[in-house]
Amino acid sequence: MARGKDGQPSGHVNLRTLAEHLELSQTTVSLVLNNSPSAKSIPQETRNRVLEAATRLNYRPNYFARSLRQSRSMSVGVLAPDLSEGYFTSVMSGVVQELTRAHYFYFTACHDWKQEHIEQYPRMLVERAVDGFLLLNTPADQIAVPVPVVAISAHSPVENVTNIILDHHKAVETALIHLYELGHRRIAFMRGPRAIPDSDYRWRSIQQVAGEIGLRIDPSLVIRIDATAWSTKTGQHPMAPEIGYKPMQALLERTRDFTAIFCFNDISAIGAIRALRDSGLCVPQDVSVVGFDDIQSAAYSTPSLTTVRQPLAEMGQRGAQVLLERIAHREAPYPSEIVTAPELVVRESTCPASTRMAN
Amino acid sequence: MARGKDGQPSGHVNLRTLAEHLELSQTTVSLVLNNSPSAKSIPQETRNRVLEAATRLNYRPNYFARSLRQSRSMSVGVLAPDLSEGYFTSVMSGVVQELTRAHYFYFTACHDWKQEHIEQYPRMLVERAVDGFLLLNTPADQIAVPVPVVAISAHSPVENVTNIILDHHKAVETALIHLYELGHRRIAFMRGPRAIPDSDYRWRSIQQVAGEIGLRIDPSLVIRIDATAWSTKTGQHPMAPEIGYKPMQALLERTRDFTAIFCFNDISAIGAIRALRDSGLCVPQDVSVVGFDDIQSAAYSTPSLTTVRQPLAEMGQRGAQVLLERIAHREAPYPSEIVTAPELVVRESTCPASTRMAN
DNA sequence: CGCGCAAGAAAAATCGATATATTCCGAGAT
DNA sequence: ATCTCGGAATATATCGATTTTTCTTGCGCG
Repeated sequence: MARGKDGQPSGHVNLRTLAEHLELSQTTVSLVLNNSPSAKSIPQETRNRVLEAATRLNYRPNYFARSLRQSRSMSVGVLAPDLSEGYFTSVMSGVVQELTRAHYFYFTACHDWKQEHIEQYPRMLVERAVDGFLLLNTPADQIAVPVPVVAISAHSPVENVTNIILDHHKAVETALIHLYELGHRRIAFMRGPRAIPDSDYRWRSIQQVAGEIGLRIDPSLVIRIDATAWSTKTGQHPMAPEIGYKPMQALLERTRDFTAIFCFNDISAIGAIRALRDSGLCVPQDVSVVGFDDIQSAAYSTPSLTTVRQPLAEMGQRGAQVLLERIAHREAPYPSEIVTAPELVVRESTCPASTRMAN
Repeated sequence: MARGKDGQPSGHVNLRTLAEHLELSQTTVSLVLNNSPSAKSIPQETRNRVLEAATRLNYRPNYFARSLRQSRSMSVGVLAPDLSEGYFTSVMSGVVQELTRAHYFYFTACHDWKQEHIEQYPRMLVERAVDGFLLLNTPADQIAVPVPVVAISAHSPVENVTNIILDHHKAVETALIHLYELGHRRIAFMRGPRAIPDSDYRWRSIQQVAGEIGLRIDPSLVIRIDATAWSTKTGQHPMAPEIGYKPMQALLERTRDFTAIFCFNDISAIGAIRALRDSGLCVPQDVSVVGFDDIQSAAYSTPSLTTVRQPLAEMGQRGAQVLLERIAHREAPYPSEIVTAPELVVRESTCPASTRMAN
């Protein structure tokens, strides 16, 4: 059955080669391989011949030619501040799972909070014809692209963007009630850097919840992570515990009249703990510390962190799902917001407030 | 000067549109825009007209069409075990720097040490026509691709692969001499998982250096990170401190007759410290701990880690440089190995050996 | 007997750029 | 007067798939 000129896998097999080998037209071969509906009329025997030859000659359709024709790339762009531990890694574990399932790959671009990059990378990726964008922890308002966008942990009610967010009210509530029930009344707060979308949103939730449970927020106990600290320094890891160390240290120089602190995230909480330790205070005996995110090292730092777990992997997964869905059905309606639920993880860094320095 | 049918940016501008608008041929326009050498003869005035129109109409060459013709994608594939903290993140910071400079993007693929993925992803990425591969901490021997490969921290003297490696002899030497000079004689060793290329290589260096400085390695003090522990568990972060916790705990159940341990990396060292703490031992007073890599959290864990710093960002940068160079000059000779220098970072997790339990 | 129809396949157009070959024209050489 | 050469550009082939259109051929049926 095998024709004469067999066994010459010379060079690369493309559709033409394959068709010639089969003594069929490219059209027929293409229709069969794509299992196209307009190939109904092709008899099974021919199909089998085609499929068999394709696998035997190890035919691989050319990605560019195919994409050029279909104008889709089977890849998405991921825009994130950095490749930091915890946030990026956790979210991406969920994202990758979905993308892989759909035979999608992704380009990563880190903007390091530089305005030019935030503008430039989306454009460059659009030129690479990504089918959609996934924004991690990055404001979506400035990003205007002709493809679907899903923003994880942004809060931008923007056309074309689906926001995957945490229920911040609940998150803050569970953390503050935990501290309140442990007897803490003088609680310090470490706000996130201005650039991060969650920062303000979280802070508003804190103010709201504090009001609801009757907790007074002393403005002098509110500190803030300095965004510029790491954006300027080169070669430095963008989101290191250092960012929590500095402001904690500054607070301690002013006052020690507080029994707990609620940090913006786990990384900064780890830095804060170190600052507390360095100034002779014990965690949690003197000061209870609550983090946010529940990254891997939260469980393994000393003391292990009580923290509000964000279901980051799940958020990534849901985000990717929605994005792929939107890519597949460009005209269909889509959710503008998906809310996920937090969970308090109690570990070693919190304990009942000592009365020693209570007001 | 503007022709009649102006001001219709209808649809997308491609080369044909642009050429028609300029009343020139596509060829001419293309030659000018690419500043091709065979366009020497085109007068400056024409060039200016073309360039001006291109910017004004915001012409963007189609990525697929261009890539199809030139058969190169301006992107590389990065193959790594996972998106773990520390290793991946650090290496990539160097990689990204170089790639960005050259207008390259990258696809990331995590194989999670699954054999099928290690075989599959390179193929899939080749189909996406990546111009080259960067392997992180992944053996290169099984990867057969028709494009240049640079392996970071692999040790595969394989055709087509450039290895970027650490001077392990020196790395081990500096660590062991540090411990030796602190008076440690009974030193435990935590070997890396079998899958990681560095593991065996490092171990051989340890044996060699131990011989050179006259240190006896007690086989009963040698433990090993269990590779299968995390490859099977789903949803678990692949390289968590847990991997160091378990074997340390197992060792402690057998014996406490050692004053120091040299861990495979910082992550496992952090886990080991926790196991030591949990069994009532103090670090470094009872047991000194040395890590490897110097990841970010090494400095911020408690106690901060004494560790051998790998210049990971630099390795990534050099790797990317070489890869881009090899892509640009496919036929030129290339280095098969580039060795980088380690550096010992002494922090809190090591101190002089107590004589309490010396042999 | 010829018409319409469908099965089965092929030819040709298309996607948008780049590479190669070709034309046209006028100046200078033979 | 012919030939060559180079400037200034154009026409055409090519990359490799997908999509649309077109062409046979056999067969049932009026």
